[in-house]
Amino acid sequence: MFQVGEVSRRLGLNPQTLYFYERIGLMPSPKRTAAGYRLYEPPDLERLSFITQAKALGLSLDDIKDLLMLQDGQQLSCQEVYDRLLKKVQHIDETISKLQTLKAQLNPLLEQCQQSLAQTQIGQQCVVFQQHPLVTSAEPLHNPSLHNWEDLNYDTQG
Amino acid sequence: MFQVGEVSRRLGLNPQTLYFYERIGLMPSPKRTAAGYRLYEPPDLERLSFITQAKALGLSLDDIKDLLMLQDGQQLSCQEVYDRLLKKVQHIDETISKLQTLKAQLNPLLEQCQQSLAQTQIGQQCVVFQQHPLVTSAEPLHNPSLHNWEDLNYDTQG
DNA sequence: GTTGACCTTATACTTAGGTATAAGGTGTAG
DNA sequence: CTACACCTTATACCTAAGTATAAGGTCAAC
Repeated sequence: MFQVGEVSRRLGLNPQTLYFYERIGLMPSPKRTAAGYRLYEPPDLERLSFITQAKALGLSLDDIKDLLMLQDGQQLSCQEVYDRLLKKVQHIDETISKLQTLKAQLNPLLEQCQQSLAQTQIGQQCVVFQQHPLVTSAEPLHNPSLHNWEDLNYDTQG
Repeated sequence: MFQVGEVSRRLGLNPQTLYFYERIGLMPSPKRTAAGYRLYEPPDLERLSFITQAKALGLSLDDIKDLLMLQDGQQLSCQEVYDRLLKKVQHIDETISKLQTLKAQLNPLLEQCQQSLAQTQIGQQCVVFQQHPLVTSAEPLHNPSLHNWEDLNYDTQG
């Protein structure tokens, strides 16, 4: 029987994360002391351990919730885990592909900048963002030929 | 001189996006009609066109704001653009590398699942999430040997 | 009793880039 | 005048996964 602080230290989680998991239904409410303090039992800790492992494998909390619901009713299906991990791997492949496409588009612009730098003095007007003619037509000005960056949820600041 | 609706159609932006860009300081406030309607002039549209192009190249709005501040004072420096695009490409490389590492970790687990499925009936307890022994020690239970998924800001649902 | 560590609940906030909603005002054609 | 399209501002909301903050209550050592 462990209280929140002990559990959070053992699992490397923030106590608030434990409350959060309970709030979103990922964890059932554990027993309580007379004072209202949570008392986690070993199966609770096993469940939390499962959660942290699945997170490390890239499963979302929603995925994990699904799997845990399956487990609650019966033995955890290897097929279900396989399906979700396969989906993750496929999504990794897609993202890599998109990133490579985008990089392939950026590299010529980089080279263009480099050439421009080599030929002119520092401070020269950049050629990458071509100046459009004064807008006199109804033609949309956005450039759809560039890969749509917004397809990637991807932290540019790392 | 164009009003919000016209500008948004020409640039493929939502009118609310125009208000948003002004609110966050990315766009200076354009002129107004006597009724308070915005009137965008060609240099305004050029600025917005620059913004949409830079976004398509993967620059964040903060990056774009920086560049535009440079441009406001003088000619846009090719060096500044090059630096930012290079940083983007480097970040793409890092993310691809991390994704490949994660994939390399997931594949053996997938194979393990596959073997387990081949050898046993559907519904067999999954072996990927090994059952931990009952928690009797102060040893943290999280598994730091797996790649830290949270380093990647990466949409798992696509 | 006091103090400090720990526990509780509820809610706001973080990140980036919007976007929806609400409550108005304006312009023009019929 | 009416109706509808368009404009305005302000604020809430969205995404996922926490995390910070506030305002308490509890426990045990001194």
